[in-house]
Amino acid sequence: MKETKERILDSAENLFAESGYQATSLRAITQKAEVNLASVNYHFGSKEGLVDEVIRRRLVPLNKLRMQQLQNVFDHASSQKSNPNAEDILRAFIEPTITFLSSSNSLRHFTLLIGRSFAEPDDTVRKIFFSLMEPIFNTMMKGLKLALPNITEEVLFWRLHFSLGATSHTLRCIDNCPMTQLFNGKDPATDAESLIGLLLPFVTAGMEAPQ
Amino acid sequence: MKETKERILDSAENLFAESGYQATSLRAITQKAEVNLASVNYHFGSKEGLVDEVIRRRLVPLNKLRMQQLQNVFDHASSQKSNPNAEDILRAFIEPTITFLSSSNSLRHFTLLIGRSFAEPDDTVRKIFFSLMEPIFNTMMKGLKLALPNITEEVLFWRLHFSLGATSHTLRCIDNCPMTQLFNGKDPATDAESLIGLLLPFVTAGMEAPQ
DNA sequence: GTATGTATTAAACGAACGTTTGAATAACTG
DNA sequence: CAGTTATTCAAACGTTCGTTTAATACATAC
Repeated sequence: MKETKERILDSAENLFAESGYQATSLRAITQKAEVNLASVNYHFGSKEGLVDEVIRRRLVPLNKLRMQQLQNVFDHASSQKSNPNAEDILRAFIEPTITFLSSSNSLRHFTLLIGRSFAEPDDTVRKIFFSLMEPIFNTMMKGLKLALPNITEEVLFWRLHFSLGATSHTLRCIDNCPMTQLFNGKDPATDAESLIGLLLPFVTAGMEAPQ
Repeated sequence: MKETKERILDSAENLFAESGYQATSLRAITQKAEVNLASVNYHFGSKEGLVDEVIRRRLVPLNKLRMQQLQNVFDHASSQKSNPNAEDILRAFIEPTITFLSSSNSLRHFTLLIGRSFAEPDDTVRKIFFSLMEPIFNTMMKGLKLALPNITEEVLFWRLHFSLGATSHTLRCIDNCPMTQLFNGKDPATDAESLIGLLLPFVTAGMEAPQ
């Protein structure tokens, strides 16, 4: 039997991913986790404290991976006295996400959750999420400016914005995509390699489009 | 003094766009509209009936515009005995949205709302929204297959998916973008023409990327 | 064993929610 | 004008929510 705290985190991750932060009640979370209702406030202080730790538990290590991969791109470029590549910058963001996604069922839930976090109406979730993402975005912008010096910073900013939109939308829809039901009969592949192979060329081409 | 029904629809559109469907209470809506709480259930039956009409009131005419513009693209192509253009297909979707957005402050709220609808956790909103969008998506797929015959249908499907993700993300973030606060000092343009000029080249390049 | 701090539990709290009710008022019809 | 329908209103309904409380169980240390 897992520890209570961990059981709550797993259950909350699962349900937040499925229905969002606001619509998921602590009663549903504790019932699924088979723990007492009051244990959430005992261990996490509040619902807000819970979602904070749900996000942090996965996003901190994931962002460490992304930052390392970004640093690798910078190092490799400077070792060759050249500029980084836009595709490599974007891959450093997307690849860890998608491999994270496919590494276990539990992380699959979290991937859904961070897809949601981009669009979460609630300030609580958005603030936690973006405070953790800010260093990544800034580093990506730094790399993109080097990779595409002919494109103004403002345009690069928007294209990064579009890329994040496409990525988060994809993550959010992985398990329950209203789109896929439209093209009936078709069941597009959603495994990790396929997704990278589809998404990365798309955002790279968009990023590198002539201005 | 506007009619009660219209006052409720405007207020609901405004608040749903701001905080999402679930987090917005009927009490907040009726208070802002300066009408009695019970009038929502009287005029719309339920909260679900209200959001249904909020979405329909704007999305039906907007989708009529989009469908007309798509039809123009098809007609113009067949009159020249050629295939439609990927950029024109995408523009037929994005352009009416953005001009809708900038035509009035009230429609600006709705644009935020449809940006939200793509990612709404609640089934109610998603079902209403996607049932109205389905014909548009199908027609776009038809056009994209003609425009880019060398790209498989599955890849086109995903690229359209990515494009919708980028577009909805952009709409959702127009007024309250956590990203723009990251790049401090910078205040990227958000007027209609600029947005089309930025978004359309991005998704077109992504759509046309070699497979 | 007793004491001490940690963890769990059932029960209740006040607040907010969507909805319903029944009477009062307004608007329209013959 | 009276008669009828449509609309508004204050109040209350039953539920669910996040949180708190106070009692209990359990561990470890002296």
